[in-house]
Amino acid sequence: MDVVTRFAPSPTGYLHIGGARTAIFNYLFAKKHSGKYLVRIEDTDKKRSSEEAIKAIHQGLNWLNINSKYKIVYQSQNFNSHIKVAYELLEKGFAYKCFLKSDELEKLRIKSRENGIPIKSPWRKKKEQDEYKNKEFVIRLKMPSDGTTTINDIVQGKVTIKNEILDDMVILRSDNTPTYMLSSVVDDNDMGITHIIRGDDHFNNAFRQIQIIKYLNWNIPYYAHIPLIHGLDGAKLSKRHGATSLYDYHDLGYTSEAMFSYLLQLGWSAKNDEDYFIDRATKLFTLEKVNKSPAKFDLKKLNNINSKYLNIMKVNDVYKLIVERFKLSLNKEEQKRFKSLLPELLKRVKVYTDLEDEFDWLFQHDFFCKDKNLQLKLQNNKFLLKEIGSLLKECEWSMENIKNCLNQYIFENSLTFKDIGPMLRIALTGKTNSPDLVSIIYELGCTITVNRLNYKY
RNA sequence: GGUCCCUUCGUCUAAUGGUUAGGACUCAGCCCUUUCACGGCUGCAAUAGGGGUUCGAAUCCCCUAGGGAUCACCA
Repeated sequence: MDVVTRFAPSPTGYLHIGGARTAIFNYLFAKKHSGKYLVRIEDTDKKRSSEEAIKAIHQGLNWLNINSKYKIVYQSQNFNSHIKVAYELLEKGFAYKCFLKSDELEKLRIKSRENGIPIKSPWRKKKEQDEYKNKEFVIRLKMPSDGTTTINDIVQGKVTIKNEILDDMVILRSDNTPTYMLSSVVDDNDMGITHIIRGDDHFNNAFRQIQIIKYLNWNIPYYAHIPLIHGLDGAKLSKRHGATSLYDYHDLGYTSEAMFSYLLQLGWSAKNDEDYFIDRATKLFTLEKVNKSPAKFDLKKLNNINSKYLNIMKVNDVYKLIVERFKLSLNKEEQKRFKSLLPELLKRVKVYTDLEDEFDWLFQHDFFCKDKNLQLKLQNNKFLLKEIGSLLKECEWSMENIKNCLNQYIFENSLTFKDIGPMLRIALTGKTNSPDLVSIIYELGCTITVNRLNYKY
């Protein structure tokens, strides 16, 4: 079978983390089976849909590199075919016009809640009366009232429900627009979707939507309802757990690869950590290995994965990311300095935006330490710094020679590296910790180094 | 409340009736070391509770508890 999957977000806001993971699963599953992965924007509710939201969704998908390479489907453009199906169901007697007014409906809703049974519209049995001919109506699907429906969900397993709990859902609104329940089914059929992979919050819908498919004699797709993502406290993921918008993580300095990898291992398990790498995952992914229980979003783990990726990525790629983000314009010398020091710098951060703190000493020409307490230390060691400065001034510039130069000073003055290291570090970087001093001195170059060592505090 | 689903270290998870219940993250300690990191090593830490079935249960069955989803002219 040729696999066709789809990611079908509704454009009512940004692309959130759960949606992104659903997209990843759809993408991976199609890729694994050399099938098609499609994206469909579910904008049946025009009031709640927006252009910005659509843009945000594409932005998120593009960032993760999982946008569809096929034409994006906009559900609202298929309205006519949805409406046609609604009337087809009506004609065949699988649906009926319901003239219930909203207050009448509200009364029924309260009653049905008390009885624990779905709303029964009196219009299911009634014949259309003349007096209602010109009144507003909705079209409801006639759900089977007895028997059971079973779905063999790839993730959730075999689940059976009694048909009596199914309500006669609205498939066409009074303004003649189709509801999601209808549109989704019709589009899935038109698009030839073979596997519906979506959030677990849609599981109940599957039992209702499948009735439409049966009435129309269409092919029933495979279902895979994946569990939702929760916050660390087990509650539904929300703002107070941190960012819920996928793209916020881009802004925070996470890499696309790390995000992909983390989202993937939230619910899907592989044999080795390496299997979560995109390339391997596209070969290994199976829906059968998706867990049934919801996973909790843990920023610490994301941080760990992100720093791993930061350190295995090509230096040039990370470099580009940072330069672009901070709009750095660096000369040749600064570029070389940054790239050389970058691997060491990256070992110290979780997100690449944290590197911003290093820009001052890395690129500022007239850099000096601004911390008052540290300045005091430099003042007390003025002589030492000056001496080392003059030694370095005479040094023929190479890592080897700089090292020898420092060692010579230590030896001649009966010191250890600990006696000069901290001072040099503060003078050169304004901080008490940094990468290896010899590399820093080498990359900063003779002039800058000596200037900083001689700065008058 | 009705219906459905879920429950292995704090977190992500492995273990298709027989394992000292494994790994990763976090945390703690040690080693490496010019600092901070990286890395290496060690450690803390789990089968929600109770009943069955079985020679043997994290695994199969039942009950209880906790959590979640859903119950729209939203998707």
